[in-house]
Amino acid sequence: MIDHMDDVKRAAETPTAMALLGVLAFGAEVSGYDLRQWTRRTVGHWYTTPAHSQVYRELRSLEAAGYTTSRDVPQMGKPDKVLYSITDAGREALGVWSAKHPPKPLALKHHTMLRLFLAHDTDPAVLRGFLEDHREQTLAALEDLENESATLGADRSQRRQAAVAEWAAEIHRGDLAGTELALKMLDEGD
Amino acid sequence: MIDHMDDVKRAAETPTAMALLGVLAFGAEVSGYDLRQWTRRTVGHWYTTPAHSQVYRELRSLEAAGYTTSRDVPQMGKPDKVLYSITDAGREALGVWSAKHPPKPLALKHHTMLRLFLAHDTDPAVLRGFLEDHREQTLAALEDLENESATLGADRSQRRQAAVAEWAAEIHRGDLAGTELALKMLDEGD
DNA sequence: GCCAGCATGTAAGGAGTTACATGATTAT
DNA sequence: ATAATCATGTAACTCCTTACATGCTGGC
Repeated sequence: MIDHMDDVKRAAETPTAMALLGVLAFGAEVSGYDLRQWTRRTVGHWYTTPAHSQVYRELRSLEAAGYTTSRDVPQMGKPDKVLYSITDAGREALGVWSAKHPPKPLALKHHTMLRLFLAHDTDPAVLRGFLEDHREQTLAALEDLENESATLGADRSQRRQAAVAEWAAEIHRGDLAGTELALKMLDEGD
Repeated sequence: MIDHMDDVKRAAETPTAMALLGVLAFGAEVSGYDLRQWTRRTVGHWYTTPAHSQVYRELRSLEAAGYTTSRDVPQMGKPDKVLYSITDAGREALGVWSAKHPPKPLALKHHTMLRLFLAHDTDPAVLRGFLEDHREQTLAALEDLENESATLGADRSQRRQAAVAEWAAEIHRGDLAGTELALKMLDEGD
C-alpha cells in the first residue's frame, strides 16, 4: 500500500513535472492551457515546454501525487475548464526534489546549427533564410526575458527567479552573436 | 513496393539521424561506439547525443534506408565490431533533407537553471555546489569547441563546420557569464 | 583484485510528438 | 467566409533513457 503510494509520487518527480510545478508555485490557479502559454514565455526559453497533451497528463499525474488540486469550472457547450493550484505537499516536494537531485548536464538541440553543419554544398541563400528566421526568434526570446527580469527584479523574494531570466538572456545573447558570426561568414562567400 | 521503400527512408530522416549521418559525412569508417564518443565531443555540445542503444538503432535504420553501409570485423571472444560508412545516397539525402526542412525552434533543457528557479528557500550552499559543477562542465565544453574550431579553421572546405563550433562556443560563453552572474547573486546573500 | 573503458546488444518503460476530435469566440 | 485562438482531451506512435547482459583489456 505504502509502496504503491511511493510509486505514484515518484512517477511525478521528473524535471518536466517539477518545472511545471515550479511555475504553479508562483501561486496562480490556472488551466492547463494557460499554464502552457505562460510556461512558454518564461521557463520555455531555457527549459522546453512539452506539447499540450503532455502538459495535461503531467497535471493529472501531479494531482495523483497530491502536489496539485484541481477545481472544475463548467463551461457552456465546451468541455469543463479545469483549474489547478499547487498544494503544500507540492511546495514541499519541490524543495526536496530540487536539493537532492544533482542536475543533469545541459541538453541542447540547436536545429538551425544542424542545418549549417550539414551544409557542405547547400545554396547559401536557403541557409541565410534559416539563420535570419532564427535571429528573429532569438530576438523575440530576449524581449520576453528582459520583460521578465524587469518584472521580477523589483521583488526581493524573487531574486533567484530574476537571476534565472538574466542567465537565460546571456545564453540567447551568445546565440545571437553566433548567428551573426555565421551570417557574416556566409556573406564573405567563397 | 515503392511505397514501402519510401516509408523505410522516411523513418531514417529525423534530425538525430541526420546529425549522426552528418558526422559520418566527414568520411571516416567508424563503429557505433566510436561514432558516439566522437559525436559527444563535437556535435554533442549543441545537439544532444542519444544513449548508445539509440545510436545503434539509428545506424541500423540508416543502413536500411541505404544511407550507410556496414562491414563486420570479427573479434575474438567479443561480439563483432561493426564499422559504418556513409554512401553516396547518404550524402545526397543529407543535402536534400537539410535544405527542405525548415529548422525547428531551439530546444534547451537547462537542468541547473531549473534548480535555481525552483529554489525559493533552498540552502544556498547546495545551490552553489550545483552552479560550480555546471561551470566546470561549461569550461570543458568550451575547451572542446576551441580545439574543434582550431582544427577545422585551417581547412577552407570546412568553414561552415568551423563556424558552427564558434557559434556553439558563443552560446557556452553566454552560459558561463550567466552562471557567474548567478554565483555573484548567491554571494551577495540576503 | 577491482574498476574503468571498450564494444555491442536486448528489454521495458517513460517522455514527447503529431494527428484526430469537438466546439465556441474573435478577428480579418 | 475563413482562419486563428481558446480549451480540453484521446490515440497512436516515435524517440530516448535506464537497466540488464556479456566479456575482454589496461591501469591502480
